Amino acid sequence: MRSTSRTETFPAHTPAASQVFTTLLSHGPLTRLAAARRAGLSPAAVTKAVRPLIEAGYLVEDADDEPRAALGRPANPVRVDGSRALFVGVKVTGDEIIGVLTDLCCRIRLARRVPLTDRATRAVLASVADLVHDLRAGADDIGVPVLGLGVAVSGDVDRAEGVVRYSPFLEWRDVPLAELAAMTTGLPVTVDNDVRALTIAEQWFGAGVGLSDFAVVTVGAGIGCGLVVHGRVVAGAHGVAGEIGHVAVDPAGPPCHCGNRGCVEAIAGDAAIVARMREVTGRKVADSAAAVALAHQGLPGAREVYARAGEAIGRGIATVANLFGPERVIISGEGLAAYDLFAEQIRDAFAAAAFGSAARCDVQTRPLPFEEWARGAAAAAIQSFITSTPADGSGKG
Amino acid sequence: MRSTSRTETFPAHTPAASQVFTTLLSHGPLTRLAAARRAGLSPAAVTKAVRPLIEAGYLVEDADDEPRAALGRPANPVRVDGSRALFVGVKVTGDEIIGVLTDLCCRIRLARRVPLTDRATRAVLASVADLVHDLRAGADDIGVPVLGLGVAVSGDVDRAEGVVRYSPFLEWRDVPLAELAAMTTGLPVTVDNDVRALTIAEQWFGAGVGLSDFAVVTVGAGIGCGLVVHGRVVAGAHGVAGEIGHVAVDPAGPPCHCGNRGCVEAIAGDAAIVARMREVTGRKVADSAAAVALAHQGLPGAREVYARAGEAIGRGIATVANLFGPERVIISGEGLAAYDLFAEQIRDAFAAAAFGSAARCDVQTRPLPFEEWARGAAAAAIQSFITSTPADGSGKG
DNA sequence: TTTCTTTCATTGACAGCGGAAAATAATGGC
DNA sequence: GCCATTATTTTCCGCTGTCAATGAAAGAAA
Repeated sequence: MRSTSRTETFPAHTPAASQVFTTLLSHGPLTRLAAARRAGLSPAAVTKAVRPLIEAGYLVEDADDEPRAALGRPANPVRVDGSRALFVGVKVTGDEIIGVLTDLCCRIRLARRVPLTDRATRAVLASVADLVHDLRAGADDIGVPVLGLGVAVSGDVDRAEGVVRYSPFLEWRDVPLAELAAMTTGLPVTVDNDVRALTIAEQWFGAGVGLSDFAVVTVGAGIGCGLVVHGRVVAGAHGVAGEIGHVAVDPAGPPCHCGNRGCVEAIAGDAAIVARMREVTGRKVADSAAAVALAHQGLPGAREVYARAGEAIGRGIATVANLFGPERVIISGEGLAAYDLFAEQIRDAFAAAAFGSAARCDVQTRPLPFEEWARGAAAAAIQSFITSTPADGSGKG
Repeated sequence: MRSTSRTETFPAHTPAASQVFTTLLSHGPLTRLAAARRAGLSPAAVTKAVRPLIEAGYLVEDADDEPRAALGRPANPVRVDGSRALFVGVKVTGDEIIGVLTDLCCRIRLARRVPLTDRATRAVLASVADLVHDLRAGADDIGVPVLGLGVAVSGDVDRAEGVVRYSPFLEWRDVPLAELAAMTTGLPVTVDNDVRALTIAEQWFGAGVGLSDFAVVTVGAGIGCGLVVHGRVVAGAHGVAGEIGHVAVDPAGPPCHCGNRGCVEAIAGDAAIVARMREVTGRKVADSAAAVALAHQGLPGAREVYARAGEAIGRGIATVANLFGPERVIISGEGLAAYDLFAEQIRDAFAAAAFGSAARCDVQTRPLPFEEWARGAAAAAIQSFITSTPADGSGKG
């Protein structure tokens, strides 16, 4: 079922070419001169790197829009042609699959969600294949190829091998997801941890652009953290890193499913908040939306639940800042729906617990839609594509 | 006072040469072939890289010791000639200056300590200059040049600029220490944070050899942490990282001078242990040695003080492991004198608080002598030396 | 209109790095 | 002495990115 002819590979084989391309991806249209300065190369190198990429259609010279103010030969900005290629990103959660179709600039063209009823590998693969098929069909961009599929899964994922080592939510162990999904979809597949994928998207297209050290903290069902150090996403020696959710901020706190007490997640995770809200208010609380509603109603004690969650998150972030000294921390995730309820506590707890210069770290919030997770998966796929070597991508064999 | 003629520079101008040299530094004598494999280069590249380094005397071919067992042309191992150059490393604490003279392999040749009575910049500089002079005079290696001085200071240090931004123990702010010390000693000076310097030494010569992700945790007056991620020491966006000492492990714990409660340092730092020991036993406790003695005597409650400290350290290490996923954590520092008193608690608390794969992290202890800190400073100086470019080291000008 | 100035982009020569493969070296076994 | 075997060196060679010079496209000045 190899409908997509042979696999297309990216014609950037030198470090300079890759660097120029990623610079243009992140920093929008740029003249060759400006790109050279940003990438630390000579203008000549940029000219040479850009040519084959323009010929292959990945870059285009911008039509000269604005009347230039400056003297001299008008600049000729170059940008990535988003419409040159499409990618599919899929995020698999325990009860839902979210998929997006993005262009090469990782702009979302289409988004779809389907519920997940069966977590067996086979069933998930079938759902993913359907979703991918839908998204590809839904794109009316005739002639624009879909060049890759990214799949984001929470848990312990070995991206290089394309294997999900362990995913608690899906109850998977050692599933060679990349290989399986490649067979069912016919696309090159990249599998990565969900938070890491989101971090890649932030690094290239979001609030992490241009930073070599930053962290992404996600607040929702779990509390996750993606780290970028020395300009690279941290994967950890054993494939796991950023487990901020199980940083203990209060040894006297509630027990966590990990066996400890007072983990950030056991205080500020969705389930913890809902449970605590039930306890405090004595009412039925169906889900976190209900919990937010109760707090907004001003029910006695309800706001305190969020205050406590905010404090836990703020302490967790301070811990990250103390250890890494990131330039910025980006807070995101579905849990941000309640942001107004704990923003103050996050900031206060962070300021109190951040030591010395760590407090100079810029803490931002980005209320990213849930599709952003899937977009992260697409970003991982884009990354795989543009770093693919002709050797490893060869369809012949 | 430029007695040391013109500054010597290191003749490794290509990435391959640097890589070969550091490989040989860390991995002892190696045949060219073995070095090539380890450094990921071709044998030809190693031959080419090695030649100028042998000519300049930094590398030597080992005399063939052991009778080779194998067939074929005998291997010709190459190693760094430690006696080619000397370096001085100095660690400045609040009340003492520790200095060592090391060779190019960072082996300690001489060590000296002098008390520090006056923390004013001028006085410290004078003491450092005296100490350096002593060490240079004490070396009977006539003709072996001293090629650099490393100074390690706790606190916020900008190594690139050679400036101590803020050192609480010395009460310094924005002291251009590298420049000042270079003037008084006539040597090229590298200034770095003390824990980072120690981490460099471990990375090249200690338990971090060959690892791309590990952490060094020091236990003593303060609790510090040096991190290596992606093979590089983490400095943090604002020059501060690894502040494990102020990770809060117990919000109900004792107040810390940083303004929080239950910081690792407020429970397991020397001062905290001594204070708590006084409180618990009701006796006079002069210093941490006395506290250790009391615990060894089995005084009621004394061991619990250490147990609590061990638990705090173990939790702190687990936090580091959860966030980074290092391959190994190396515990060191003067506080290890009491290691038998809290080893068990460290391991237990780590195992309990490390989440998932983070628990696979190897936790080692290295009872490093106090001179090891100064040796770290020397390692930083060696690093500066071998990465020095002819452009920046030019004496002409 | 022509020429100059300014700035961006391109070109071609070039130095140098590191790799591949062949040649050379050094040893033990026969 | 010759061969097999392994280590090292040599000899190209491709390739990358820089340098310095040149070209191109405007507005400004004459």
